Formats: sequence, structure tokens, C-alpha cells
Amino acid sequence: MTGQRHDLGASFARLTRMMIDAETPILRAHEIEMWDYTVLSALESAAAPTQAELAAAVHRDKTRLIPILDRLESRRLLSRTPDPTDRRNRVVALTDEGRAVLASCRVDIRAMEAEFLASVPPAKRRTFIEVLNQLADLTAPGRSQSDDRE
Amino acid sequence: MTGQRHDLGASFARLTRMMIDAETPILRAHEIEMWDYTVLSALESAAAPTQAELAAAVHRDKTRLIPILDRLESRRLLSRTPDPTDRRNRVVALTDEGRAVLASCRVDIRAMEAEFLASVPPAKRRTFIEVLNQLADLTAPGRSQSDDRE
DNA sequence: GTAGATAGTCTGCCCATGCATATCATTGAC
DNA sequence: GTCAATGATATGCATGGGCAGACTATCTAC
Repeated sequence: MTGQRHDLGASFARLTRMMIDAETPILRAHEIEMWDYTVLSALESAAAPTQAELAAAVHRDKTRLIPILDRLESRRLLSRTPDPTDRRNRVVALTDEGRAVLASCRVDIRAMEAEFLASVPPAKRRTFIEVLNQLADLTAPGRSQSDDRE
Repeated sequence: MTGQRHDLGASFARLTRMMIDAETPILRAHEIEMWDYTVLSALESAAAPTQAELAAAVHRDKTRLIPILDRLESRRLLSRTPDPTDRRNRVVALTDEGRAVLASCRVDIRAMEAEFLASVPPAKRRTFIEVLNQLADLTAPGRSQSDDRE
């Protein structure tokens, strides 16, 4: 077809495993786990209005999310505050400290990614990243085009 | 950096999930499971000289691989034959029927992938696939450049 | 007020996975 | 020949995940 050798799914799965292997030691150096990082990242652009929405955003069962939130809250990396307009809801938001931890992890991960992509010529790399983000956002209700910056 | 919004890992993970969701009903229509397809695909280019090597290739525990091989062998989709030069080893190979099942799954999956990539302009798509395969092969000892065809 | 719905929490069940061990057949070194 | 090493297999253990049910607090409808 287009010189395509493997299934897309196989390639994505292999790359996912590579990135997990590369990120795990980085996160451990910052004393957080993969799920912690996923949750903190999900809160970066905006606080989650409910825990159920946060659970859906990170594709995790809401009951399994609770111990993670407990741990992150006890470490003051995020806050759970009752929504004043509906006190059943807990608004989950990053604290300044949580934002700082996320940022420092992000620096190391960006460096790892840059090294990982080093063998790809810059023009192709830009196209690759662009298409990657476009495809990943196909059904993702997350960030819109408006926060393309950074 | 390069207009990069998400972590590579997050994007790859999301795309992997998308492809699993898209492939699962296709494979079910062909009456095989994801692991079956993974194993059959791993045997496509060449038979596995030992089951341990096959297990490593598909990143699965060797003891957990056995029931899968049992099932596929009982359905005549692959064969386990003792290696004449070392009869402890079982050479795992696709049968003609296994190759046919794999091919028919592949047709449907390729169609699904084409639809998935439809929104990407052809030139960018080619670059994307090229870089994707290059990156996925970074540490992968699998196929070499020589079978770029298809 | 009462009743029903919903968010968060806790608990337990079931399944898949990784890992470690034991067994058996086979091989190779001695 | 004996013996250590190896491949395939079976089994059990611990972990982690999805999911369902129950319970509490809270909200909305009436």
C-alpha cells in the first residue's frame, strides 16, 4: 500500500511499550508512578469538575482512581475540594507543588523524547508529531486546537 | 519545542487503545483473538525456531503462550514440530490455513487503517508511516530493511 | 417534608498477567 | 555411562485491572 510493513496497532503498541520503559525510571527519580503522572497531566490544562470525569479522562475505573487521588492529595500535589454549587462533586485541581513536580518531570521526559527522535530529520519529525497529535485527537474530547502553543 | 502538545507516550498509548478497539471486532468476526493474531503475525515472515523465542517476540510469558499455541494448533492454524537437530525445541510455523486466516484478517485491518488515516493528506501520511516504522524498529530485532516491500 | 437520582467511597468477585517452581524429555560435556 | 543444562509444560502465588453492589451525603422534583 504505502510501504507499510506492520499493522498500525502493532507499531503503536511497540512504541507505547518503549515509552513506558523510558519514562518509568524518569518518574521513579521524581518519586511518582506512571498513574500519578497520568493524573497530574490530565489536570494540567484545567481542573477536573468531578472525579468521575477525571477517571474517564485517564481511562481508569473511578473506584481504582481513589487511592491514587488519596496519595497525591496527601503529598499536596493536588486538591479535592467540594464544588460549592453541588457539594456531591469534588473538584480535583493541581496545587502549585503538583504543577512544579509535573513541570520537572516534563523537562526530563521531553529530553528523553528528543533523544528518541534524534535519528529523524527535523522536517519529517515535525510532520510526524503533527499527524500523531491529529490522529490522537480524532476522538479525544481533550484539548482543542486553541492550545497548540507551548 | 516543535508544537508538541502531549507526551509521545500519552499519544502512543491513546492510539494503541484506539487500534485495539478497532481491531477487536474485526478479529472476532474472523473468530480469533488479539493474542492469536499477534502470534500468527509474528510467524508470518518466518517460523519460530523455539517457543521461547516466539514468546519473547510477542512479549508474552512462555508459560502463558502455551494455551494459545494449543488452541491455534488444534485449529490447524499453526504446527509445532520437534526440531530434528535438537528435539527439545519445537519449531512453530504457520500452516497454509493459518496463513489464509492471517491474510483475510489483514485485509480487513488494512481497510480499517486506511479509513483511520483518511483525514491525513497522502504526503504527510507517507511520512508518518515511514517515521512510525523507523521508530518502531529502533530496538526491534525483527524485520530488516530488506522486506520493505508489500 | 418525601422520593428518587447522583457522586464518592468501600468491598468483594473474577479474570489476566508476570513470575517462580517443579517435572519430564533431551542434549552435551565429562 | 553420569550429570548438569536446557526446552516445553503444568501449577501455584501475588498483583492489578474491570466491574458490580452497597452505603453515605447531597441534590432535585414533587
